[in-house]
Amino acid sequence: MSKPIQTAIKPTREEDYPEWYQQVIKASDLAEKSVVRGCMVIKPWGYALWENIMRGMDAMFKATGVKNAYFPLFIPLSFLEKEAAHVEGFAKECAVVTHHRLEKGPSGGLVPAGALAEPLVVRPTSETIIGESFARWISSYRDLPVLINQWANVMRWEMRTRLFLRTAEFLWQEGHTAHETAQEAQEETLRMLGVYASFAEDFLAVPVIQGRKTESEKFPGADTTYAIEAMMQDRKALQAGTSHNLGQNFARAFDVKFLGRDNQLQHCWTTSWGVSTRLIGALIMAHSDDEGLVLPPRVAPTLAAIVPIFKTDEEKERVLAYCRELAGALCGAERLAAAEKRDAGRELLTVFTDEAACQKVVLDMREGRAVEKHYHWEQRGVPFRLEVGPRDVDKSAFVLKTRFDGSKTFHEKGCASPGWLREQADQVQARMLERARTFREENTVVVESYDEMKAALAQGGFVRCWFREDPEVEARIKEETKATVRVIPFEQPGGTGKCVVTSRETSEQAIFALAY
RNA sequence: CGGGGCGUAGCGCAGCCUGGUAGCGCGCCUGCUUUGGGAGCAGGAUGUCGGAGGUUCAAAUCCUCUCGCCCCGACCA
Repeated sequence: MSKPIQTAIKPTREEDYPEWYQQVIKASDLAEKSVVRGCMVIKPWGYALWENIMRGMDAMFKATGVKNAYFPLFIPLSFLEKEAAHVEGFAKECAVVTHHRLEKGPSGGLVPAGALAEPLVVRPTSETIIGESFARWISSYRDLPVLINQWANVMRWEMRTRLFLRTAEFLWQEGHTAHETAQEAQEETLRMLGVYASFAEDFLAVPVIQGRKTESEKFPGADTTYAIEAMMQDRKALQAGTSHNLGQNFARAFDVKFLGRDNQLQHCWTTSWGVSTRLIGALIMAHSDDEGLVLPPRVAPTLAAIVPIFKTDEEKERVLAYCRELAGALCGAERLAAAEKRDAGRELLTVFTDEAACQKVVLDMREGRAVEKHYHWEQRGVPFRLEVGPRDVDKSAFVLKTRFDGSKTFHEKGCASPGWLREQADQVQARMLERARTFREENTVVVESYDEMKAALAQGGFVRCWFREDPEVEARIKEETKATVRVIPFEQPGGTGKCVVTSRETSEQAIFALAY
């Protein structure tokens, strides 16, 4: 009598991880591939998630004194040429605008006309155009620091793309700051890396390792790049955010100078830091399962879905009335009243639990079988489902299904309250982080030799070892194992050891892994 | 940018070799039965066969050109 095991997502993670990833995105309705090569359409559910990420992170930026601004999409070609390493890094993936008009061509179609005197590059990142502004804004140490962030789209003409992880156009934020001293710039670089780490862990429930990138992995034009690195369920690494100490490189290229306290004209010290919609990819791959998306409560656009179950009209009336009461208990009577007014006649009743965080409880009154609705919300990763049938109404109870662990618990209706819901959410949030952290720890090994390292990398996961930084050695390791140094963690055991590849003395351990 | 593949209904595909009424599955629509974990029956709608040219009485099918996409390699938040 046992039913064949059927998962919502086919193939499963086990069977074909990359394909599973695509299918989760499709099933959860987050995004789809656009007709435009390499670009994606972020659908309302996916965008709501991004909005929650923006909201949470933006507040954290502002708490450190950063202000938002906006710079042009187009960058004069000559700007990009000013910093040698920067050009080198981005030249191969730039979209270039050369014309400003369309005319009817000989065959009836439209052809570009009106060639620009200087081509414009669609920003792959904005250090250059912001550098130009900073040069005009800053003249004295009294103008410093300048702490700017912009939420924007950028374009990098990628060869191979994957939704959220690597698309030609993507959404991100880029922070750009200018400082009086090297030390302040360094502090800022690390402060923002810390913000990213907190956000990843507190909001996304994705544990990350903070550390420094090697020379060969750093941002084109930076002195030093720092990153937060996360482990996905296939045990590959994903760089989830970066923060760069740009030294005086861009200040020199764009002549960003200030008159110092010593009355000497000198170049600023600048930083830049960013996270992108890739965070959504991290979220998906860190938590989701073979039934679909799993969202951490803190960023889930809908916190809970109430699914009524009934057969007869009489039952329907009783159950729906009961569900409304439940929604009112969870969200508050005023909010329920506001929702009833706004959504009158609609099949979904959306009640806010927290307008500021844009979180909602949904009562799903659509026609159709209850099971279909369960799957609907399950695939979309909604953290909680409250299932209510006639039997629950009779007992004045409800069934709570928790998305992340699939658990099913019974509750008295009387316990439903805003505080109770928040409590449930906080618990799940904490347990999701804990589960992800445990997974990462279980898949991290410390190795003592290159042979051990190769064996460990073949198994997957993070490999930690003494490593003396050397681009040639890194290239060789990549050649032989496909793995790269993900990060040189801030957390070090102390003391020294012998590099696993070269046996040279070193004070640093590195983390190697296959990466996205 | 090198090597391979694919364009036929919203999605996934068959048909092409050997030219002759445009097909299947899923989804969608309508109705009834269902409804506490992936429903059943009945009926229905949907196509410039990627585009252009050619061969032919006749082209999804053969020929030429073209466009787009996907996969595999070097680079990447």
